[in-house]
Amino acid sequence: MSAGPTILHADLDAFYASVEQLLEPGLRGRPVAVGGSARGGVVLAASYEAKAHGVQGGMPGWKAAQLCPGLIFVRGHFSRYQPIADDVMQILGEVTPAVQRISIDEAFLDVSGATHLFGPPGQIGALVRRRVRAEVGLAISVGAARTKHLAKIASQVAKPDGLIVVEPDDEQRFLDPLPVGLLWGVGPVTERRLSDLGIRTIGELRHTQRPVMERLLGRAAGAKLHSLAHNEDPRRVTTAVRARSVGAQSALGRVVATPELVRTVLSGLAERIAGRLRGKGSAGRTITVRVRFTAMRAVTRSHTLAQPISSTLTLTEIAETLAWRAIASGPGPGDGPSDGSGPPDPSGANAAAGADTVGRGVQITLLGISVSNLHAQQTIQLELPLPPPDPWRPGSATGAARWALDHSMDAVRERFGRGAVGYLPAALGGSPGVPDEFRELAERDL
DNA sequence: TCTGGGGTCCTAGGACCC
DNA sequence: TCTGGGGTCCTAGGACCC
Repeated sequence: MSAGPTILHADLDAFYASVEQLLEPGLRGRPVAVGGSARGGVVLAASYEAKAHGVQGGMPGWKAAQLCPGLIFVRGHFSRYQPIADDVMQILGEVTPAVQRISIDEAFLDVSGATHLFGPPGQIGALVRRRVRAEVGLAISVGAARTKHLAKIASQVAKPDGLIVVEPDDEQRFLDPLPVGLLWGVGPVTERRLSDLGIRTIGELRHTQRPVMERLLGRAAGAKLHSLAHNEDPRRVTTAVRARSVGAQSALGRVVATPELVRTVLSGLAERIAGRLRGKGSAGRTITVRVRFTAMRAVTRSHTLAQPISSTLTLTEIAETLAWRAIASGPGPGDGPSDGSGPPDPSGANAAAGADTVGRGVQITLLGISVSNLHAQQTIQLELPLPPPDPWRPGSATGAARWALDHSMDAVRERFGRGAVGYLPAALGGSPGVPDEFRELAERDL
């Protein structure tokens, strides 16, 4: 006899939009979009009333307004989301300590040790849903099954505001008619590739040979999908692991990459990232810069240092050089720069290399920086990579001076909040980005 | 009227080492 | 004379998830 359905997946329904409806009763029962507007921006979350019209998170605001006449755009109470979600997680933690939170609004629970207190998994799921509704005021859907993968699918099928328990004997019957897109790891691209082979349901996928799937999707993805379709999922509920990278990005609309713009945007991003690294006592060796051109064409350039860094100015300088390398390479095959000229400075170590790209007026739509290869960094000694092993020799300030500057700014921010001080000469005017509170929410370690 | 921001993981080629 | 095999790291790109 196999184990019972002791894994629960609990997932708050349309979380951001539901919080807005909770805070503002006039919004209840009405189509709500958090973020964006009918004129621009993107929708970050949609209420079920809006989803019924096809509105989805990530959708441009104008398109959402078009799909759903009468859609109400709200700016969002971002500072309220984290504490409310934490209250829900608190309730889950009172059912079992084996809670693995995987995002702000969802978690896995292993309830195998809780059944003697609260009854079988189905009853525990119902209890959780009752308590969250009564104590927080939100709908949470729950799936219960033998594996995480199955429990997650069950909660998605249960939405909105539902509970589904998949008994071990029913697993295949439950899975087979469902669309492949419900499988973890099957996004739009894979879904289309499978659909081209006539594979639309999990049952159809189950009858596809593993080599076929590996040829179609690559070795790892194909093997993984094959095992998921065959309902094999060895993952256990575990505690979260440490972050592997820290990054930030900023969508810019459509702008010409001038030295001033690039420097301003990158120093703002570097400041946020480096501050977060220092706050975690961390530093990274690999710096990756992403530049997006029009038509969503994106290019990345990266560099790995011998020593990890967390200094704002050092990160800014490296990012600037990498960004100009990416810009000089252009948007790639198809519509790149026609003159075929590379970076003017072959060493690539001079940030001014991009200056003559300006004349060509390269248009970009996004700049991003990510720091990976993270290492713990507790002491000032480790913080001083002198002499610099790379071409990225600090200019005027020494490593020690940078360390002191960073840490005094961290201290001021600690007391007076972000925005109190910064390296930025001026804020970017008219940036179409998302509110700072949303960034801070996304940055949170769960 | 084109598409936010935070991440993870995989692939493939090349460099380099033993 | 003309080329083995395995491992690790780096870089660039891409799919995917919330």
